[in-house]
Amino acid sequence: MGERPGLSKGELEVARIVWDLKSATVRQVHERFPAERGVDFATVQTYLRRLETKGYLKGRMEGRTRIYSPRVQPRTVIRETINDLVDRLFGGEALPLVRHLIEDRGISAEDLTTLKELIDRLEGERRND
Amino acid sequence: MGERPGLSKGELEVARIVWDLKSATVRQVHERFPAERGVDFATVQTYLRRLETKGYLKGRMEGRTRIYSPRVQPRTVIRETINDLVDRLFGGEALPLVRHLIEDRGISAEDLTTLKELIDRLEGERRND
DNA sequence: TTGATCGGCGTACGGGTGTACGTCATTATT
DNA sequence: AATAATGACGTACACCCGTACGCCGATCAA
Repeated sequence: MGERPGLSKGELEVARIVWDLKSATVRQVHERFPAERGVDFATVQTYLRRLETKGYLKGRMEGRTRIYSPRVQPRTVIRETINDLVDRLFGGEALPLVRHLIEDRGISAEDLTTLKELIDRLEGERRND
Repeated sequence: MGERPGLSKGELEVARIVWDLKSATVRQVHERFPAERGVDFATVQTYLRRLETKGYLKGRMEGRTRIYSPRVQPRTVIRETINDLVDRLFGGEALPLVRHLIEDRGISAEDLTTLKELIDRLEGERRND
């Protein structure tokens, strides 16, 4: 399907904000942007424009304001991004990455519990195949 | 500490090969490169040169062949890369990424078992803090 | 009404990135 | 000896990316 051009890190970040908001103007995205980074309004505008050009967002005019919304499912983009990362950084194996995340990142006790439940559920599902 | 310039995806991929081999020539890296991508020897050479310039690899001459080896620990680079990804794509939360990996990627039954052990061990360690 | 603000749109520009060619010297092959 | 392969190194070049300025028209505030 859609062989869109890939997204850069910055573009990805902007896209995520739009996904979160479901639909957003330049200003809204700009406001949600990590303030300490002090990025210009016009910069965000350029990001959004490019995301539309690349086919990841669609934009429509409402009055004299442009509203951007997702054209590609976040899940899809995330999957592609992670796949790429896993391929390049771990030769295609997901487990090392999971291991790294669990060991090296702050995963809270509750999260660990959640995780175990998740795994149990998955194992259950598989037994029923 | 070392505020090295960041690595691109391609550079990361090449670096990983060197980490795996511990130490490698251009040709060795080129051979390990996913063949279907058909990338040129000279391209790999450029990658390695840049990785050295950026401070991620060190190179020494052995005879008339250059040998590259890591100058920065893989673990460090991986951590930085993942942190960046998690920040931009999941607003800094690691769990959603783990969830995605477990649900959306092929994780085998054995892997799931391994994972559970890992979690149990971690929980054990934490109780003893 | 007139200045300030908002927002779209076109444009820019330096540095990064992917990809590679060409040159020159050193081996290896025939 | 003549030729092919190897490898370092310099150079190139188009496209991408981060970052933004400037102009213009619409709208808001005084």
